[in-house]
Amino acid sequence: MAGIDDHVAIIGDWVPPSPSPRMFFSMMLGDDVDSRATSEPTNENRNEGFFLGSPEQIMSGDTDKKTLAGDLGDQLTEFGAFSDQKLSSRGGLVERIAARAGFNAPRLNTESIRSADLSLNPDVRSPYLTIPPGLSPTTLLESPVFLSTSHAQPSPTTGKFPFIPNVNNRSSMLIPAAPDRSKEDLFEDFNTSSFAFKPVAESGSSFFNNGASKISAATIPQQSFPSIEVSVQSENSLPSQIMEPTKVHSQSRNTFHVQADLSRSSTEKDIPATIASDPTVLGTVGSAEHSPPLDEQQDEDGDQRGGVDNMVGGAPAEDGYNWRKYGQKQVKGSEFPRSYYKCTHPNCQVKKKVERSHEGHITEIIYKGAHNHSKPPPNRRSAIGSSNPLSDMQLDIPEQAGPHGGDGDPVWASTQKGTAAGAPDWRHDNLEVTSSSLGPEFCNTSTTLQGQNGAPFESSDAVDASSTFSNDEDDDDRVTHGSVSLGYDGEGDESESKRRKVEAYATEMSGATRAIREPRVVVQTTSEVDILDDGYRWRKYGQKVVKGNPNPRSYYKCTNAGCTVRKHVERASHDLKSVITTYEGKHNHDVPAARNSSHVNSGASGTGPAQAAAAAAAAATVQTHVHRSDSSQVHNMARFDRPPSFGTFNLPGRQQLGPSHGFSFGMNQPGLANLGMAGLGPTQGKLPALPVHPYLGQQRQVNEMGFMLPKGEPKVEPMSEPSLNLSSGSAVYHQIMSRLPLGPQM
DNA sequence: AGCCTTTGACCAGCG
DNA sequence: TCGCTGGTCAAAGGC
Repeated sequence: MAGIDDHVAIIGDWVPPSPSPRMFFSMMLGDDVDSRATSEPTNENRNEGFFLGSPEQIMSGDTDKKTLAGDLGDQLTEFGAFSDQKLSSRGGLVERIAARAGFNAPRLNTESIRSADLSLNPDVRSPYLTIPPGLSPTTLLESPVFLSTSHAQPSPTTGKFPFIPNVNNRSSMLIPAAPDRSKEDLFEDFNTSSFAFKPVAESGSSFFNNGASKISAATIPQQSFPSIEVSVQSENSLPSQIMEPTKVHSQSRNTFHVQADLSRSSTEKDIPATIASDPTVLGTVGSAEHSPPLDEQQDEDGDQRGGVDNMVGGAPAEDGYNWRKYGQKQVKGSEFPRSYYKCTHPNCQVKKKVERSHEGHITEIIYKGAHNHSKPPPNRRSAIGSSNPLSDMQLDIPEQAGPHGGDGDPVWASTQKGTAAGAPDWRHDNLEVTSSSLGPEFCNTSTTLQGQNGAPFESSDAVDASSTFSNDEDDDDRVTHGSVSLGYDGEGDESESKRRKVEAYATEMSGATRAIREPRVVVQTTSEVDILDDGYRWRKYGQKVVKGNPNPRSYYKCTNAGCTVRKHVERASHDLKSVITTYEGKHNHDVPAARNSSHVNSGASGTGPAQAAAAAAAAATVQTHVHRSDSSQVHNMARFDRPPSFGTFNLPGRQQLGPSHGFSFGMNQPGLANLGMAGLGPTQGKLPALPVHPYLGQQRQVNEMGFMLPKGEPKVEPMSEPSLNLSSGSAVYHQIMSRLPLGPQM
């Protein structure tokens, strides 16, 4: 990497905060405590001190030890001494890493930085930070963090930077999370409170920019130094020890992460906490390999392995996203099985492969693609899935352009990194450092939300670490112009304002839409095969016997990427001949072409004629009734949602001149494969248009079939009406959905 | 009720 | 064409 003379890997130990983290923090920052105090949450258990210690230590090198010691030593004398054993161990690890990386890796002397309370926290793991090759120690060392406060650039750690009240508690770096905070929250913070170091060419002093502190881009001088991305993550058992990703952008776009395993209590979640949020930046993370300290420490503290094991069998990675495991394989050449995960977000195609040791340690994580959504709120993760309003809102953002975005065939990040233009492959063993040029995979949302001209991120939770690494032109400009604004935290004057606006909007949107469910359409047929063969491809993800029906209900999701539609199919308890299919969600794509392979379509859905017929029906329907320019995309209704309130409407065999509550279809009749809508005579041919948009008129008809549907949900009820063919189930659904009024997306 | 994990089987690409 | 391999599917059960 041009401009980087020294490659250094530093593994530093630092300790948990003392019982008086604030004091510790105060010492670290000097006298600027008051301002910070304003942002300090009321939670007294916060351990903000810890983190602050880390950056300094991180950046510390041999030449800096003295400085560090000089600056902090006195103030840190109260901290206890690390055991020589650990230090020794670290040194060995450092050497090993250095050997791997092929560069000198001075070891940080952290003897002076330790807490007397360490003994009080036997579970505390020493965090580690590894700075991969390419990271100039001088750059780091010259960070204001290591400068006396008189020389320091405004930054949270130097104390020169005024702390903004933590309105959102997102700046874990500044306002570390309370120990009792959920891990999700911690990682949320972790990902949203990144800060950046930026070297200053002329002075040689680094410019410590904290996105959270929002040093405005304007204040950041142009610089020719290659910047780096340092993703630091803590696996320490102490929540407060989780660090924010430290990122520094480079003009050369060659950035890399430094993944620090800060404790052996590493759980899978910890690792991707940084990476997952921006997997494209750090395509692969080999925690186990790249973080010898982890193992090392395990060896040292075997009695605490339980902390490590907490990830065994647990979530693939609590990186803030929800994942569904869809496979596991023993891969040749890998000692450990590889698990395959997909992001459960409807429109997100991100996948990841995780290899973990038998003990549960992650040995490698490879991300594929980029999240086009923000991390779901902690309390909604893994529960809401497709109904994340915020995410949905963001989904309206056009798919990320780029080789890996959207419909492209994204390759696994590990592959990408190697092909990044001019980007060295920073991978050493399983430690991979990738170029930010992988940007195309970056969060779309960030692209949208990012302020221009270097404006810091403005979205809060909508912006994750990945957002900070966008590689598009805008980002490029931003970086080139010296506007760091990397990690978001949105604490800034202008940026804060913008961010709040964004958040407010997001909140508003989510609040407004949260209560609104996806439109649900119930279709009943006598032919299960037919209804399943609706032309779309479904993946069965569950089966359940529900009350009131002895027949199991099968759950399906549309396999089309980005499609949120789900359905469940069950036989009607009152009529075993009938199958009730309930669609939920909105078709955003067209009927896929018929495929010969039956394996694609889960369930009994077929392929071939029936499917083609359904597709044709759907197409015909769309062409006729879609209320939008993109009429060919039945599934695109996702963009056009209904208003918050709407009644069910009836499309019974009887004609309607206006919308009604009931929207019924008779679908048991053969012969109307494509346009089996009751009431639509042959003369109406393929265009079973509704006289009036169901949503536009007064509701007249009430569901007479007595089907139970959620209030306000349109439904298609079984009708005894002849002339409807269930094979056109999709068409029916299309019909129904296409009549849904356009509106804000849910 | 809905979603997830497990795990064997299937599929496609490649040599 | 076959075997190998990685990736994915999907039934069943669990949470």
